[in-house]
Amino acid sequence: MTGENQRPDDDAVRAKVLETADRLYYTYGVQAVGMDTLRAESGVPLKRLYRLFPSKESIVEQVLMGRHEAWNALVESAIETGDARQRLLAIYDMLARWFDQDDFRGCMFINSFGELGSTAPRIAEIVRAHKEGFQVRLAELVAEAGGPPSLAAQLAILAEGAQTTAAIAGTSDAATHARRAAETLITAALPQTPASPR
Amino acid sequence: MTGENQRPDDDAVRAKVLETADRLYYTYGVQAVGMDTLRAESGVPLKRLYRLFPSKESIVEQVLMGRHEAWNALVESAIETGDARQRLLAIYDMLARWFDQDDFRGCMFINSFGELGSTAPRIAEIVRAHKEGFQVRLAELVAEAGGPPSLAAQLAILAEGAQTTAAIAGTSDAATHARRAAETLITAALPQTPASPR
DNA sequence: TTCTGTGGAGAACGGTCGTTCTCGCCTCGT
DNA sequence: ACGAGGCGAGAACGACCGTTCTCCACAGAA
Repeated sequence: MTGENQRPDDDAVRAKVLETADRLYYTYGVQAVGMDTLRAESGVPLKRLYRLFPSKESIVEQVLMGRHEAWNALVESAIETGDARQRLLAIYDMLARWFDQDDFRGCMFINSFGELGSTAPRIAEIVRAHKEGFQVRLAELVAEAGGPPSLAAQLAILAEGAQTTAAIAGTSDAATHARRAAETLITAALPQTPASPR
Repeated sequence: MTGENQRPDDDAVRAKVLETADRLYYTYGVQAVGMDTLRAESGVPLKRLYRLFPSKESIVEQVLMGRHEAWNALVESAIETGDARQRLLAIYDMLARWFDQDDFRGCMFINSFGELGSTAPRIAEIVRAHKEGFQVRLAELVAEAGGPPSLAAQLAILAEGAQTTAAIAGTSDAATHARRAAETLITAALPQTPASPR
Protein backbone atom coordinates (compact mmCIF):
# COMPACT_ATOMS: atom_id res chain seq x y z
CA MET A 1 0.00 0.00 0.00
CA THR A 2 1.75 3.09 -1.20
CA GLY A 3 0.61 6.02 0.88
CA GLU A 4 -0.13 8.43 -1.89
CA ASN A 5 -2.56 10.46 0.18
CA GLN A 6 -1.54 13.97 -0.76
CA ARG A 7 -4.17 16.61 -0.47
CA PRO A 8 -5.39 18.28 -3.62
CA ASP A 9 -3.84 21.65 -2.90
CA ASP A 10 -0.45 20.31 -1.86
CA ASP A 11 0.93 21.18 -5.26
CA ALA A 12 -0.23 24.77 -5.00
CA VAL A 13 1.24 25.13 -1.51
CA ARG A 14 4.48 23.57 -2.67
CA ALA A 15 4.69 26.08 -5.47
CA LYS A 16 4.04 28.96 -3.10
CA VAL A 17 6.75 27.75 -0.72
CA LEU A 18 9.28 27.44 -3.54
CA GLU A 19 8.36 30.89 -4.83
CA THR A 20 8.85 32.41 -1.38
CA ALA A 21 12.05 30.48 -0.77
CA ASP A 22 13.44 31.59 -4.12
CA ARG A 23 12.83 35.24 -3.29
CA LEU A 24 14.25 35.01 0.24
CA TYR A 25 17.28 32.87 -0.60
CA TYR A 26 18.13 35.01 -3.60
CA THR A 27 17.78 38.26 -1.66
CA TYR A 28 19.48 37.35 1.61
CA GLY A 29 21.41 34.16 0.89
CA VAL A 30 20.48 30.62 1.83
CA GLN A 31 22.11 30.42 5.25
CA ALA A 32 20.72 33.79 6.32
CA VAL A 33 17.10 32.63 5.91
CA GLY A 34 15.88 30.17 8.53
CA MET A 35 12.95 27.82 8.26
CA ASP A 36 10.91 29.99 10.60
CA THR A 37 11.35 32.99 8.31
CA LEU A 38 10.24 30.85 5.40
CA ARG A 39 7.21 29.77 7.42
CA ALA A 40 6.31 33.37 8.29
CA GLU A 41 6.77 34.71 4.75
CA SER A 42 5.01 31.85 2.99
CA GLY A 43 2.24 31.42 5.57
CA VAL A 44 2.74 27.65 5.50
CA PRO A 45 3.11 26.05 8.93
CA LEU A 46 6.34 24.30 9.80
CA LYS A 47 4.57 20.97 10.09
CA ARG A 48 3.31 21.23 6.55
CA LEU A 49 6.66 22.46 5.25
CA TYR A 50 8.22 19.26 6.55
CA ARG A 51 5.44 17.14 5.09
CA LEU A 52 5.94 18.72 1.66
CA PHE A 53 9.76 18.75 1.75
CA PRO A 54 12.07 16.37 3.60
CA SER A 55 14.61 19.04 4.53
CA LYS A 56 15.79 22.59 3.92
CA GLU A 57 18.47 21.36 1.58
CA SER A 58 15.88 19.76 -0.65
CA ILE A 59 14.04 23.09 -0.80
CA VAL A 60 17.28 24.75 -1.88
CA GLU A 61 17.78 22.09 -4.53
CA GLN A 62 14.28 22.53 -5.89
CA VAL A 63 14.63 26.30 -5.91
CA LEU A 64 17.79 25.96 -7.97
CA MET A 65 16.09 23.53 -10.33
CA GLY A 66 13.30 26.06 -10.77
CA ARG A 67 15.85 28.76 -11.54
CA HIS A 68 17.47 26.42 -14.02
CA GLU A 69 14.20 26.02 -15.92
CA ALA A 70 13.50 29.74 -15.75
CA TRP A 71 16.97 30.55 -17.05
CA ASN A 72 16.62 28.12 -19.94
CA ALA A 73 13.27 29.64 -20.85
CA LEU A 74 14.76 33.12 -20.75
CA VAL A 75 17.60 32.07 -23.02
CA GLU A 76 15.32 30.33 -25.49
CA SER A 77 12.96 33.27 -25.70
CA ALA A 78 15.89 35.65 -26.17
CA ILE A 79 17.37 33.70 -29.09
CA GLU A 80 14.23 32.83 -30.98
CA THR A 81 14.64 35.36 -33.77
CA GLY A 82 17.44 36.62 -35.99
CA ASP A 83 20.39 35.03 -37.69
CA ALA A 84 22.95 33.00 -35.79
CA ARG A 85 25.09 36.02 -34.91
CA GLN A 86 22.13 38.06 -33.74
CA ARG A 87 20.87 35.19 -31.62
CA LEU A 88 24.21 34.90 -29.85
CA LEU A 89 24.31 38.61 -29.15
CA ALA A 90 20.71 38.61 -27.93
CA ILE A 91 21.88 36.70 -24.86
CA TYR A 92 23.81 39.73 -23.70
CA ASP A 93 20.80 41.97 -24.28
CA MET A 94 18.84 39.59 -22.08
CA LEU A 95 21.56 39.91 -19.44
CA ALA A 96 21.32 43.70 -19.59
CA ARG A 97 17.59 43.61 -18.94
CA TRP A 98 18.16 41.25 -16.02
CA PHE A 99 20.93 43.36 -14.49
CA ASP A 100 18.68 46.43 -14.60
CA GLN A 101 16.00 44.84 -12.45
CA ASP A 102 16.16 46.45 -9.04
CA ASP A 103 16.18 43.12 -7.22
CA PHE A 104 19.17 41.86 -9.21
CA ARG A 105 21.70 40.34 -6.85
CA GLY A 106 23.88 38.29 -9.18
CA CYS A 107 23.57 34.72 -10.34
CA MET A 108 21.98 32.56 -7.67
CA PHE A 109 23.97 29.55 -8.85
CA ILE A 110 27.27 31.35 -8.40
CA ASN A 111 26.14 32.73 -5.03
CA SER A 112 24.96 29.36 -3.80
CA PHE A 113 28.12 27.70 -4.99
CA GLY A 114 30.26 30.12 -3.03
CA GLU A 115 28.07 29.70 0.03
CA LEU A 116 27.45 25.95 0.01
CA GLY A 117 29.58 24.43 -2.73
CA SER A 118 32.22 23.04 -0.40
CA THR A 119 29.82 21.54 2.16
CA ALA A 120 26.82 20.44 0.06
CA PRO A 121 27.96 18.25 -2.84
CA ARG A 122 24.46 17.93 -4.30
CA ILE A 123 24.15 21.72 -4.52
CA ALA A 124 27.59 21.93 -6.10
CA GLU A 125 26.58 19.36 -8.68
CA ILE A 126 23.37 21.20 -9.55
CA VAL A 127 25.34 24.39 -10.08
CA ARG A 128 27.96 22.64 -12.18
CA ALA A 129 25.30 20.97 -14.31
CA HIS A 130 23.48 24.27 -14.79
CA LYS A 131 26.58 26.06 -16.02
CA GLU A 132 27.54 23.18 -18.27
CA GLY A 133 24.06 23.15 -19.76
CA PHE A 134 24.40 26.79 -20.70
CA GLN A 135 27.79 26.15 -22.28
CA VAL A 136 26.38 23.26 -24.28
CA ARG A 137 23.53 25.42 -25.55
CA LEU A 138 25.99 28.15 -26.47
CA ALA A 139 28.09 25.60 -28.32
CA GLU A 140 25.04 24.57 -30.36
CA LEU A 141 24.37 28.17 -31.31
CA VAL A 142 28.01 28.73 -32.21
CA ALA A 143 28.03 25.58 -34.30
CA GLU A 144 24.94 26.77 -36.17
CA ALA A 145 26.81 29.98 -36.88
CA GLY A 146 29.73 27.94 -38.18
CA GLY A 147 32.09 28.92 -35.38
CA PRO A 148 34.56 26.76 -33.49
CA PRO A 149 33.83 25.32 -30.02
CA SER A 150 36.41 27.62 -28.47
CA LEU A 151 34.21 30.59 -29.38
CA ALA A 152 31.41 29.13 -27.26
CA ALA A 153 33.73 28.81 -24.29
CA GLN A 154 34.84 32.41 -24.70
CA LEU A 155 31.27 33.68 -24.94
CA ALA A 156 30.31 31.71 -21.84
CA ILE A 157 33.18 33.26 -19.88
CA LEU A 158 31.99 36.70 -20.95
CA ALA A 159 28.48 35.96 -19.71
CA GLU A 160 29.74 34.65 -16.36
CA GLY A 161 32.05 37.61 -15.87
CA ALA A 162 29.28 40.04 -16.73
CA GLN A 163 27.04 38.53 -14.06
CA THR A 164 29.56 38.74 -11.24
CA THR A 165 30.82 42.15 -12.31
CA ALA A 166 27.31 43.56 -12.49
CA ALA A 167 26.38 42.09 -9.12
CA ILE A 168 29.42 43.47 -7.31
CA ALA A 169 29.58 46.83 -9.04
CA GLY A 170 25.84 47.32 -8.78
CA THR A 171 25.48 48.53 -12.36
CA SER A 172 24.50 46.92 -15.64
CA ASP A 173 27.45 48.34 -17.58
CA ALA A 174 29.05 44.91 -17.70
CA ALA A 175 26.33 43.65 -20.04
CA THR A 176 27.16 46.34 -22.57
CA HIS A 177 30.87 45.67 -22.35
CA ALA A 178 30.33 41.92 -22.64
CA ARG A 179 28.12 42.41 -25.70
CA ARG A 180 30.75 44.52 -27.45
CA ALA A 181 33.42 41.98 -26.61
CA ALA A 182 31.18 39.21 -27.94
CA GLU A 183 30.71 41.11 -31.19
CA THR A 184 34.45 41.35 -31.61
CA LEU A 185 35.06 37.69 -30.79
CA ILE A 186 32.27 36.50 -33.10
CA THR A 187 33.49 38.66 -35.94
CA ALA A 188 37.02 37.37 -35.48
CA ALA A 189 35.87 33.75 -35.41
CA LEU A 190 33.42 34.13 -38.30
CA PRO A 191 35.28 36.40 -40.71
CA GLN A 192 32.88 35.85 -43.59
CA THR A 193 29.60 37.78 -43.63
CA PRO A 194 26.98 35.61 -41.96
CA ALA A 195 24.34 36.12 -44.67
CA SER A 196 26.45 34.68 -47.49
CA PRO A 197 26.06 31.00 -48.26
CA ARG A 198 29.23 29.20 -49.16
CA MET B 1 63.77 26.18 18.51
CA THR B 2 63.97 29.89 17.98
CA GLY B 3 66.50 31.93 19.82
CA GLU B 4 63.86 33.91 21.61
CA ASN B 5 61.98 31.74 24.02
CA GLN B 6 59.67 34.59 24.90
CA ARG B 7 56.00 34.20 24.09
CA PRO B 8 55.19 35.31 20.56
CA ASP B 9 54.05 38.88 20.61
CA ASP B 10 50.67 40.06 19.55
CA ASP B 11 51.65 40.95 16.00
CA ALA B 12 52.98 37.48 15.28
CA VAL B 13 49.90 35.85 16.78
CA ARG B 14 47.63 38.17 14.83
CA ALA B 15 49.41 37.16 11.63
CA LYS B 16 49.06 33.48 12.44
CA VAL B 17 45.35 33.88 13.17
CA LEU B 18 44.78 35.70 9.91
CA GLU B 19 46.73 33.06 8.00
CA THR B 20 44.66 30.27 9.55
CA ALA B 21 41.40 32.14 9.05
CA ASP B 22 42.27 32.79 5.41
CA ARG B 23 42.83 29.09 4.77
CA LEU B 24 39.70 27.95 6.60
CA TYR B 25 37.36 30.62 5.26
CA TYR B 26 38.62 30.12 1.72
CA THR B 27 38.30 26.36 1.91
CA TYR B 28 34.97 25.98 3.70
CA GLY B 29 33.31 29.39 3.48
CA VAL B 30 33.05 32.01 6.19
CA GLN B 31 29.81 30.92 7.82
CA ALA B 32 30.86 27.28 7.89
CA VAL B 33 33.89 28.01 10.10
CA GLY B 34 33.11 28.90 13.70
CA MET B 35 35.33 30.71 16.15
CA ASP B 36 36.04 27.49 17.99
CA THR B 37 37.38 25.87 14.83
CA LEU B 38 39.57 28.91 14.28
CA ARG B 39 40.81 28.58 17.87
CA ALA B 40 41.59 24.88 17.43
CA GLU B 41 43.35 25.29 14.07
CA SER B 42 45.34 28.37 15.01
CA GLY B 43 46.14 27.27 18.57
CA VAL B 44 45.22 30.72 19.85
CA PRO B 45 42.79 30.71 22.80
CA LEU B 46 39.39 32.30 22.38
CA LYS B 47 40.22 34.90 24.99
CA ARG B 48 43.22 36.06 23.05
CA LEU B 49 41.36 35.98 19.75
CA TYR B 50 38.89 38.44 21.20
CA ARG B 51 41.65 40.61 22.61
CA LEU B 52 43.36 40.77 19.21
CA PHE B 53 40.18 41.21 17.15
CA PRO B 54 36.91 42.83 18.20
CA SER B 55 34.70 40.36 16.32
CA LYS B 56 34.61 37.63 13.73
CA GLU B 57 33.49 40.10 11.09
CA SER B 58 36.63 42.16 11.63
CA ILE B 59 38.71 39.01 11.09
CA VAL B 60 36.89 38.44 7.83
CA GLU B 61 37.56 42.03 6.80
CA GLN B 62 41.25 41.74 7.58
CA VAL B 63 41.52 38.42 5.75
CA LEU B 64 40.01 40.05 2.67
CA MET B 65 42.36 43.00 2.97
CA GLY B 66 45.26 40.56 3.12
CA ARG B 67 43.97 38.81 0.00
CA HIS B 68 43.68 42.20 -1.67
CA GLU B 69 47.36 42.94 -1.03
CA ALA B 70 48.39 39.44 -2.12
CA TRP B 71 46.37 39.73 -5.31
CA ASN B 72 47.90 43.08 -6.15
CA ALA B 73 51.38 41.68 -5.59
CA LEU B 74 50.59 38.70 -7.83
CA VAL B 75 49.36 41.00 -10.57
CA GLU B 76 52.35 43.31 -10.34
CA SER B 77 54.82 40.43 -10.43
CA ALA B 78 53.00 38.92 -13.40
CA ILE B 79 53.14 42.10 -15.47
CA GLU B 80 56.62 43.24 -14.71
CA THR B 81 58.19 42.23 -18.02
CA GLY B 82 57.28 42.44 -21.68
CA ASP B 83 55.59 44.99 -23.85
CA ALA B 84 52.15 46.34 -23.07
CA ARG B 85 50.33 43.58 -24.91
CA GLN B 86 52.38 40.83 -23.30
CA ARG B 87 51.87 42.33 -19.87
CA LEU B 88 48.10 42.28 -20.33
CA LEU B 89 48.15 38.67 -21.45
CA ALA B 90 50.44 37.69 -18.60
CA ILE B 91 47.52 38.23 -16.23
CA TYR B 92 45.70 35.28 -17.78
CA ASP B 93 48.80 33.13 -17.48
CA MET B 94 48.87 34.03 -13.81
CA LEU B 95 45.22 32.99 -13.56
CA ALA B 96 46.03 29.64 -15.17
CA ARG B 97 48.73 28.94 -12.60
CA TRP B 98 46.33 29.88 -9.83
CA PHE B 99 43.49 27.70 -11.15
CA ASP B 100 45.82 24.72 -11.31
CA GLN B 101 46.62 24.85 -7.61
CA ASP B 102 44.84 21.97 -5.94
CA ASP B 103 43.36 24.17 -3.24
CA PHE B 104 41.81 26.56 -5.76
CA ARG B 105 38.22 27.24 -4.84
CA GLY B 106 37.42 30.37 -6.84
CA CYS B 107 37.81 34.02 -5.96
CA MET B 108 37.33 34.58 -2.26
CA PHE B 109 35.93 38.04 -2.90
CA ILE B 110 33.22 36.68 -5.17
CA ASN B 111 32.49 33.85 -2.74
CA SER B 112 32.31 36.17 0.25
CA PHE B 113 30.13 38.61 -1.63
CA GLY B 114 27.64 35.88 -2.45
CA GLU B 115 27.69 34.64 1.12
CA LEU B 116 27.67 37.91 3.06
CA GLY B 117 27.20 40.73 0.58
CA SER B 118 23.58 41.35 1.40
CA THR B 119 23.91 41.24 5.20
CA ALA B 120 27.38 42.72 5.82
CA PRO B 121 27.73 46.08 4.06
CA ARG B 122 31.36 46.52 5.08
CA ILE B 123 32.27 43.20 3.47
CA ALA B 124 30.36 44.15 0.33
CA GLU B 125 32.25 47.43 0.15
CA ILE B 126 35.64 45.73 0.53
CA VAL B 127 34.76 43.35 -2.31
CA ARG B 128 33.52 46.18 -4.51
CA ALA B 129 36.65 48.24 -3.85
CA HIS B 130 38.87 45.25 -4.60
CA LYS B 131 37.26 44.59 -7.96
CA GLU B 132 37.31 48.27 -8.86
CA GLY B 133 41.00 48.45 -7.98
CA PHE B 134 41.75 45.65 -10.40
CA GLN B 135 39.75 47.34 -13.14
CA VAL B 136 41.61 50.62 -12.56
CA ARG B 137 44.96 48.83 -12.81
CA LEU B 138 43.83 47.13 -16.00
CA ALA B 139 42.77 50.49 -17.39
CA GLU B 140 46.25 51.86 -16.73
CA LEU B 141 47.84 48.95 -18.57
CA VAL B 142 45.42 49.33 -21.46
CA ALA B 143 46.12 53.05 -21.62
CA GLU B 144 49.87 52.35 -21.75
CA ALA B 145 49.15 50.05 -24.67
CA GLY B 146 47.21 52.83 -26.36
CA GLY B 147 43.85 51.08 -26.06
CA PRO B 148 40.47 52.53 -25.16
CA PRO B 149 38.98 52.23 -21.65
CA SER B 150 36.30 49.88 -22.95
CA LEU B 151 39.01 47.29 -23.66
CA ALA B 152 39.96 47.32 -19.98
CA ALA B 153 36.35 46.65 -18.99
CA GLN B 154 36.17 43.76 -21.44
CA LEU B 155 39.41 42.23 -20.19
CA ALA B 156 38.21 42.54 -16.60
CA ILE B 157 34.99 40.70 -17.43
CA LEU B 158 37.03 37.93 -19.02
CA ALA B 159 39.12 37.59 -15.87
CA GLU B 160 36.06 37.48 -13.62
CA GLY B 161 34.30 34.96 -15.81
CA ALA B 162 37.37 32.77 -15.95
CA GLN B 163 37.54 32.67 -12.15
CA THR B 164 33.92 31.62 -11.62
CA THR B 165 33.97 29.21 -14.54
CA ALA B 166 37.15 27.53 -13.34
CA ALA B 167 35.83 27.29 -9.78
CA ILE B 168 32.53 25.69 -10.75
CA ALA B 169 33.83 23.45 -13.52
CA GLY B 170 36.84 22.39 -11.48
CA THR B 171 39.26 22.79 -14.35
CA SER B 172 41.66 25.49 -15.47
CA ASP B 173 40.50 25.48 -19.07
CA ALA B 174 38.78 28.80 -18.59
CA ALA B 175 42.14 30.55 -18.22
CA THR B 176 43.23 29.36 -21.64
CA HIS B 177 39.96 30.37 -23.25
CA ALA B 178 40.06 33.76 -21.55
CA ARG B 179 43.61 34.32 -22.72
CA ARG B 180 42.72 33.56 -26.32
CA ALA B 181 39.71 35.84 -26.11
CA ALA B 182 41.90 38.56 -24.63
CA GLU B 183 44.36 38.21 -27.51
CA THR B 184 41.53 38.68 -29.99
CA LEU B 185 40.09 41.68 -28.16
CA ILE B 186 43.48 43.36 -27.77
CA THR B 187 44.35 42.80 -31.40
CA ALA B 188 41.03 44.24 -32.47
CA ALA B 189 41.42 47.28 -30.25
CA LEU B 190 45.09 47.84 -31.12
CA PRO B 191 45.24 47.10 -34.83
CA GLN B 192 48.73 48.56 -35.22
CA THR B 193 51.91 46.87 -34.09
CA PRO B 194 52.15 47.29 -30.33
CA ALA B 195 55.88 48.07 -30.24
CA SER B 196 55.91 51.83 -29.75
CA PRO B 197 59.17 53.58 -28.90
CA ARG B 198 58.72 57.16 -27.89
C1' DT C 1 -24.28 13.96 20.25
C1' DT C 2 -19.96 11.52 20.64
C1' DC C 3 -15.94 9.64 18.72
C1' DT C 4 -12.05 10.04 15.74
C1' DG C 5 -8.54 11.97 13.41
C1' DT C 6 -6.36 15.68 10.84
C1' DG C 7 -4.02 20.11 10.68
C1' DG C 8 -2.41 24.43 12.60
C1' DA C 9 0.10 27.18 16.15
C1' DG C 10 3.91 27.17 18.46
C1' DA C 11 6.77 25.05 22.18
C1' DA C 12 10.44 21.88 22.68
C1' DC C 13 14.79 19.63 21.50
C1' DG C 14 19.49 19.03 20.64
C1' DG C 15 23.06 21.39 18.52
C1' DT C 16 25.98 25.28 17.17
C1' DC C 17 26.84 30.06 16.78
C1' DG C 18 29.54 34.38 18.46
C1' DT C 19 30.89 36.19 22.59
C1' DT C 20 31.93 36.51 27.57
C1' DC C 21 33.07 34.70 32.02
C1' DT C 22 35.12 31.64 35.68
C1' DC C 23 38.85 29.72 37.68
C1' DG C 24 43.14 27.69 38.55
C1' DC C 25 47.96 28.37 37.30
C1' DC C 26 52.12 30.72 36.43
C1' DT C 27 54.97 34.48 36.44
C1' DC C 28 56.90 38.33 38.52
C1' DG C 29 57.75 42.45 41.53
C1' DT C 30 58.75 43.37 45.98
C1' DA D 1 58.16 34.26 50.47
C1' DC D 2 54.05 36.18 49.16
C1' DG D 3 50.40 38.65 47.00
C1' DA D 4 48.80 40.39 42.55
C1' DG D 5 47.72 40.08 38.13
C1' DG D 6 47.62 38.27 33.54
C1' DC D 7 47.15 34.07 31.01
C1' DG D 8 45.04 29.77 28.90
C1' DA D 9 41.45 26.10 29.06
C1' DG D 10 37.09 25.56 28.68
C1' DA D 11 32.41 26.26 30.67
C1' DA D 12 28.65 29.36 30.37
C1' DC D 13 25.40 32.36 28.02
C1' DG D 14 21.80 33.87 25.13
C1' DA D 15 20.38 33.51 20.57
C1' DC D 16 19.24 30.99 16.67
C1' DC D 17 19.53 26.85 13.70
C1' DG D 18 16.89 22.68 11.49
C1' DT D 19 13.73 19.46 12.92
C1' DT D 20 10.17 17.18 15.76
C1' DC D 21 6.56 17.02 19.10
C1' DT D 22 2.50 18.51 21.95
C1' DC D 23 -1.79 20.19 22.34
C1' DC D 24 -6.11 21.70 20.99
C1' DA D 25 -9.82 23.33 17.73
C1' DC D 26 -12.65 21.49 14.63
C1' DA D 27 -14.50 18.52 10.58
C1' DG D 28 -16.99 14.54 9.35
C1' DA D 29 -19.03 9.70 10.41
C1' DA D 30 -21.93 7.08 13.50
